Amino acid sequence: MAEIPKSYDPQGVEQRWYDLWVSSGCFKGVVDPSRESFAVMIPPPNVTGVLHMGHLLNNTLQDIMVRRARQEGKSALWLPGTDHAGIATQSRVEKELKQKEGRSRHDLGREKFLVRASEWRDRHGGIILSQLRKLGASCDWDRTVHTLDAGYSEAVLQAFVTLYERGYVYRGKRMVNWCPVSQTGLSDEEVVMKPSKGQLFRMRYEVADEPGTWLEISTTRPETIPGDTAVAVHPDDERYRRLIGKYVWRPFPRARIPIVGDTAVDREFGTGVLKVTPAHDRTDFEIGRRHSLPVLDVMNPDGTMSPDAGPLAGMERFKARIAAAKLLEELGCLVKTEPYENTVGFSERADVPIEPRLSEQWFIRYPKIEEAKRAVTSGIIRFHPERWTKTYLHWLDNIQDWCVSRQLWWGHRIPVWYRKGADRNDPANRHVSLTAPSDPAGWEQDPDVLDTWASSWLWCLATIGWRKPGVTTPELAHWYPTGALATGPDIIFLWVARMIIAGLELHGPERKNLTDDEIRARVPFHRVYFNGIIRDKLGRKMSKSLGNSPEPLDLIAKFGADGLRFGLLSIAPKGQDILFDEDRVAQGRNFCNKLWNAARFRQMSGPMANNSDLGAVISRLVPASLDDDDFAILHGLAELTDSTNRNLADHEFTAYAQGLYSFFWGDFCDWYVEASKSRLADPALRDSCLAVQDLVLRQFLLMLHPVAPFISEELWHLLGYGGTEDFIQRHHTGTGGELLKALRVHGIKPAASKVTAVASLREFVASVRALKSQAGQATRRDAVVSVQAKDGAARASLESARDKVCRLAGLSAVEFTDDLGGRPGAVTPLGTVSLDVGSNVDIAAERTRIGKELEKLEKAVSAGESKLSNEAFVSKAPAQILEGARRQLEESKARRDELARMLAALG
RNA sequence: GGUCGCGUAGCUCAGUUGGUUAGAGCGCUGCAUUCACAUUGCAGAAGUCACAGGUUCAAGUCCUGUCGCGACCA
Repeated sequence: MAEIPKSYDPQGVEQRWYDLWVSSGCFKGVVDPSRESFAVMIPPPNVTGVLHMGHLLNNTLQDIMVRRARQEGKSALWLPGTDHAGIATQSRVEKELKQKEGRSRHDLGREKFLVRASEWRDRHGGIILSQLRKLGASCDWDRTVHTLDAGYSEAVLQAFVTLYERGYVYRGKRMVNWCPVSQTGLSDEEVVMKPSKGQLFRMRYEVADEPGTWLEISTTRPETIPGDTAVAVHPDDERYRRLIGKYVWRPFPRARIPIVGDTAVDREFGTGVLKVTPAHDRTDFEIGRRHSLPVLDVMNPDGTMSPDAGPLAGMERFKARIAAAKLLEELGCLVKTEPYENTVGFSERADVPIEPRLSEQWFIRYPKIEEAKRAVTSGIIRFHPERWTKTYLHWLDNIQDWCVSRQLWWGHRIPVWYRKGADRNDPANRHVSLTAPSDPAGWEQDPDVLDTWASSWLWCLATIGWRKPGVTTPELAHWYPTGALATGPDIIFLWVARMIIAGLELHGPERKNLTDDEIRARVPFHRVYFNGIIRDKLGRKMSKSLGNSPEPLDLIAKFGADGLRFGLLSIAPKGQDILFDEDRVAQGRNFCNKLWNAARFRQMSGPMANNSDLGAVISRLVPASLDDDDFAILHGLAELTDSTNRNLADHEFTAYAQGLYSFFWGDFCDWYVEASKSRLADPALRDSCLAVQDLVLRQFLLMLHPVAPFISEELWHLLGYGGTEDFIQRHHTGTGGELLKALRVHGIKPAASKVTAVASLREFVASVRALKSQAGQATRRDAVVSVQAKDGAARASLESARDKVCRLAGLSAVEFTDDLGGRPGAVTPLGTVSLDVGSNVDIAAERTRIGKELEKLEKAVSAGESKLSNEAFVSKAPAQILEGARRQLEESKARRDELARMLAALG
């Protein structure tokens, strides 16, 4: 075996193993019906995207699940891919086109533009997938899918056609969210509500039939005044009821518009009078419909004012707002202007306020809403943390039809052709199919494309071969439904809920209602893990403009992929936002280094022996030469095995990482290895002791592997647990019970009582160290203590562990006495211990120290006494608790008395 | 306005069916470097578990209310 360098250097190790894993086919998903399947589909990142902190965490979690599944012998698949990201990609390509050539996509034309966009994607896209390799992501790269791939596209269009045929798709003129920058409609889910500071304009309209009578109206959007076709008041509003049916003068362009009564008016808002602009507001549109008002569109698709806007025509919408206010003032219609804050919908992609706009769009009425709810409420799909269930159900309860058409070119073109010159809203004039009509000359295809989410909602299906309902593939049959989905709660509606709906409706033949068994077979996954959003140290969202987002690849280079993964995991409270702190990642790096050095110590402590499998290692243990520490660490190892199994199964990733950390660092390195040093010096005991280390390291590496794949693989081979090509992913720890059984068969029974004995000894050593530290003797190795042992057993225990204690506490001798007299010391579970400091006792300091501890114990004693003198407690508390309380009180009393005696003796 | 979450050491957070003296990491203070590891070790200081009620023999944990913070939906 090669000598292990002094500190862990991840760089070379990571690259070497990653290449070997890939070339050996470690990540390949193999359809093997004889094994349980476990698939994870990566949440497809935008093809234009680069790796950010959120991806690191999200993909680490997926990698953990998949690597774990491989260790468990499942036929695992982690399928990678990217999303074409309609708006994002198209606007970037358009921007580049504009900058480099000063041309727009219209100058280029659809065909050429799409070629450009594809080239752009091939050149810049998919960076993120290569970056994921640096993280150690064990994706089956041969199966990488892009949403615009031919097969995937076929699935997307087929889904649309199928839903059309089943009556869930319709076309209509509706109010949609319009993004003036991208110039496309958006779904409600792509609109982000933001509080915005603006102004509230209070203006007055003169009642036409009663000159001199004015109605005061409040608005935040005076630029839409030219589109007003009425004003509305609440029909029960005493102030205005008599005016309903009369007319007011719209100030510009001046026109008589009616006053209508409508219950949608909020009497409390402003003056209780509403200007009604049916073309530019959802509520107003509804009011307009109820009162048959004309719809006057005063805005162009690009956000400038249309010719119908009269004096505002041609202006940009926000300039028009200022101009409108000025105009009102000139006309004497402006009463006052006040600062106002309200929430405004912004386009998620372009980050500009959206305009409610009337346009022809395609909509999907969601199928299987009932089943989608039942899938989660019945536990067929489980959310972690569970509380997101409510959010999910609330959305389904208030679900709105989905506007799926986008006025873009980059995407899946809507598979609908219209008969030229005919009424498009008459289904007879439509051809809805994956293929063009047989007489193309008479038809024209819908120019729009589908919402990107209308392709990614098929992700779990179409990535493994779904092309139409009822037709399956070996991959689909094997891996669908997938094992788990890991994603952020921010896309619970955009993606998670829609995938569930898509699976329920499209995976299988058409059914009106589904049974629970059918739901179970059709859902895309059985578990969803929602990871938190990563924020900076101050709780702000990571963003490029704030410059508070560290470069992931730099972090990997600096701390190692394993360190980063471990660090991220240990700070990721489930479902809660995560405040990123580089110090935590450093902690992960440190942990890897600690592990590295523990392995290094093992190597330096003696020759390597047969580590080829668990049985070989166990057979090297010599039961007769094991001591309490061996039993305790083996017992702890078995417990860690069980808690690791449990935590991973429950998606308790933080607890998983913390369990590994405290066992390895606290129990194994700080105690076991240190304690075993004296035995390692004894040739008679050495080999068995090394075998224990080999056993612990082996099992520990197996448990660590999902979160720290590189270092675990490296050490797995360096320490001889697996030969060439015998990767750690092929092995598993089994359960703690199985480990204990294997030990028992070999004549070793790690009992819990040994753990208690070791704990007492650890406490004793800690007390001695504290006494030495207190006395300024911390560095001395020749200190001497006197012990008044609690009883014979305690004395025997200390005597048998004398070497160990001397080494760990830095003592040259432990002397036993029946009476410590008045010497100051510390009370431990094994007895009272006093440091021999000659005549240099700092009486005052000792008095303070002991006094303080005494005070604590007094409190504990009185609390215990009052508890035990409480009749109700004694009669009602379970025996175990009662017994515990009694024992604790006795211990507290004994310690208190001992300390009191000591204090008294100090004078 | 509605829903959900959070409030525990200076900071970030654990604390999973209520049960012994509430833990960790970081930070801070002191000590240690021919010892596997200074990416280290040892020790120490530091908490009215937001507040107020209630249920219970027993509450950080359950219930109600209040305050503060955050997210999502209107």
